[in-house]
Amino acid sequence: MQNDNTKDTPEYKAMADAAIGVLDTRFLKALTDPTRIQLVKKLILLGACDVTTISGGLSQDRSVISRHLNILEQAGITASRKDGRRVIYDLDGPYVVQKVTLILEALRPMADLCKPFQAIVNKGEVA
Amino acid sequence: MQNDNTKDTPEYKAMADAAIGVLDTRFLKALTDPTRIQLVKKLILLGACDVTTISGGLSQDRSVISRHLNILEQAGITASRKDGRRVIYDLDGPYVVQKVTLILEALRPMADLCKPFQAIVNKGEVA
DNA sequence: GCTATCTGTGCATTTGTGTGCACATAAGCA
DNA sequence: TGCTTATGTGCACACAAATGCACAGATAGC
Repeated sequence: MQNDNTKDTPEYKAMADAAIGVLDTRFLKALTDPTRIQLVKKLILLGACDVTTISGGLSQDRSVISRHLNILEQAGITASRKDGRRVIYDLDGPYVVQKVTLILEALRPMADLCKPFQAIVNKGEVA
Repeated sequence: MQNDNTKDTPEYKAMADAAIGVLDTRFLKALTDPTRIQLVKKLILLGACDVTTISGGLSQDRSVISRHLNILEQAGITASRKDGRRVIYDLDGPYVVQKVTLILEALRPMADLCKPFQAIVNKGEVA
């Protein structure tokens, strides 16, 4: 055993639960594929756009791009609208920023409370 | 074509490049596995700890936990020290928070500039 | 020296993910 | 009614990732 249970407090338990709760696997996984990141970049530059246009210049097949856009949509990163026979995709910037903001807020206490290999010198004691 | 190239400005290009540059695949991938997330939670609650103790209660083999800890370390999320025959792992909270902060700062402009399916009503024009 | 403990790695297996092709569906157009 | 275009899906395949077992290297203690 390396620890002295000094971290067995409501403060750390709350931080742990918050971290677990905010680490949305579906959202994070959507951002781990290089092709999907390229799609995010393209949507920033192009704005709302149909699948064929988004696929332009990319090496992957159009069906592959369609699947990636679906994954991004299920993660909340993109939204889609039907326009005739086309389907227009667009970034949901506010949602993305909100999501990352929530992650940061949940993890922020770690900056002070989870310094690596640092003895706990609080609780009114002076090292 | 759905767009009118109104977004072909240095502002959007900079945001696109910033988004691509900050989306560290190795860092994000490390946080997409349920087992690794559990390890983060355990390290929050236990503090600096050796591999065997961290593996306690988890269904996976010790060797699997060892590999996951290595992945977390390569992503900068954990750090390790050798203590005799044990290897102590601990969270690098400041690095994690800094990383997420950089991501948020890079993506924050999207909240205003990438609202889904919203016509651009800036540039001094009034809708 | 020997033995026990801790850790990481090689190997094989299983599962998950990305990809491309062919095809079905839907919508516009002549 | 055909014909074309746009999109998504079923299927098979390739590759990466997670897992467990067995074992080797390192270290502590006898």
